[in-house]
Amino acid sequence: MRDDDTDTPAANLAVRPSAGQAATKADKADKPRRKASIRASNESHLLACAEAVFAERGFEGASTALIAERAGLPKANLHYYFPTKLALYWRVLDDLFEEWNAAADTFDASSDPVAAIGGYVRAKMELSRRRPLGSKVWANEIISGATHMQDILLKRVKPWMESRVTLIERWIAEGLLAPVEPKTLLFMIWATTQHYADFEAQIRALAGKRALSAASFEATTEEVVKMILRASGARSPNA
Amino acid sequence: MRDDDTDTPAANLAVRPSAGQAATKADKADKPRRKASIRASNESHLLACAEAVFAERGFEGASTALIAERAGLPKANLHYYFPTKLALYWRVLDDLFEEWNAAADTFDASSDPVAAIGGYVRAKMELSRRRPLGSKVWANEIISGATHMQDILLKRVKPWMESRVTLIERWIAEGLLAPVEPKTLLFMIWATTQHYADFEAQIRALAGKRALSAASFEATTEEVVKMILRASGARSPNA
DNA sequence: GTCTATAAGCAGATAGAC
DNA sequence: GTCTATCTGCTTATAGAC
Repeated sequence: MRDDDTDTPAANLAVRPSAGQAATKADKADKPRRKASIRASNESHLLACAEAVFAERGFEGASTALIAERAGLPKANLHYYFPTKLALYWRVLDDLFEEWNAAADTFDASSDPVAAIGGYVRAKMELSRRRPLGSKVWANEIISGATHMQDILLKRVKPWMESRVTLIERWIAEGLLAPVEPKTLLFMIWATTQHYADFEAQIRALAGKRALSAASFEATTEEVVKMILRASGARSPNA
Repeated sequence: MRDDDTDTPAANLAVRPSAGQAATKADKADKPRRKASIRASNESHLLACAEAVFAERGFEGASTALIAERAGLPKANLHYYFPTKLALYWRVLDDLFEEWNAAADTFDASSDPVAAIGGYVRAKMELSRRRPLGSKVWANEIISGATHMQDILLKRVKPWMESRVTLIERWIAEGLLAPVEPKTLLFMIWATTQHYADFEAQIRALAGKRALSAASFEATTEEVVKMILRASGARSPNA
């Protein structure tokens, strides 16, 4: 079995489900179905490990050797599944955008800004809690100039933002929101919620490990929701 | 004044005043004074270029070769002034903390939370505008696990934060602030203001270049101040 | 599909002439 | 103080046996 091989520096060894190591002479007789599932399993495992390494070291700082080592695979296998480091990185970014997009849907065109904004803030906080590494990869990419995300930003994020700007302006006109600059409000929501993922290490150092525990995180989420709603001056239409 | 410094993170290239190449045989006859100023000039120029490269590529992704090239110096000279890449990085982080610290002072123990919080938000926004590369280096360092900043965070930032938490709690007790979680408020201020430096590339892509122009930035600053003050429920004691 | 071995080049850092 | 040349080891990526 590969996990027992002497050639994998064992330090942060990844205990994978099982697939991949099963390579024996029997493989040639395997059905395509089986092969496809090996591919899917190895790919997603590599993607998860890549996300962690890109989060810790940025694109340039990450090495395919380290990613492969974390995945418990030889480096050559990584290049078998992803031809280049950049191709792997793009797949990670694509995955992240899909999650971002799912959270974005919660900011719906409801007539109640309290529900829409509150729901969106909760979804973004939950995403920060559930996938902090992904948030860090995104942050790293933007900090480095967003070279590989121009397409996503311009074709996917920008249209979404513009539709929400219109929505926010309507709420303001209806007196359901204070006269805020819509983009400033959106940036504040992004910045504040993503801070709990991206600046995890700082929060841990300053506020202690407890600050990021499940119960505490939930309380913080409600606190953030309250503060954002107050900042935006949102009120429910029937209140 | 800081604003007039020539060595502020001067984007890319590297047209230095002159020092460095001026090395001729006359050097040996130069006074110590002259040598010291060459050292100071080269050091600060290298620090500025290092800040830019660390911001763009993170610590691991940055190369001393690129930093030296930006500075217009051979790589060996960089190692003459800074023995290791890590030593150079530490100097950059130290410099950044000093700036952070200066801005932190504006959050004074005034009896008026509107003035104290508003002033602090403005100082942080101004820092994001004036030194975005520095903010990016800080962000990168934290995202990567804050390995090299534990000391600064624990010995300098944490005591500051705790004193402000006490202050905020006093304002709340005096009814000058809504009953907010003090740390959540501080994190929101940091996240929102630093977003304008760290996520510059995203803002540029989504809101256009104009969004970061001087006039627009000033308007955004006041918008952010208003929103933070509303989020915290601050009111002046004599109002 | 897996993995060893290796190519070709770039990294951090240093030696030593000037 | 400056700079060319170089050491050592790590980088991405590939070749080719199994």
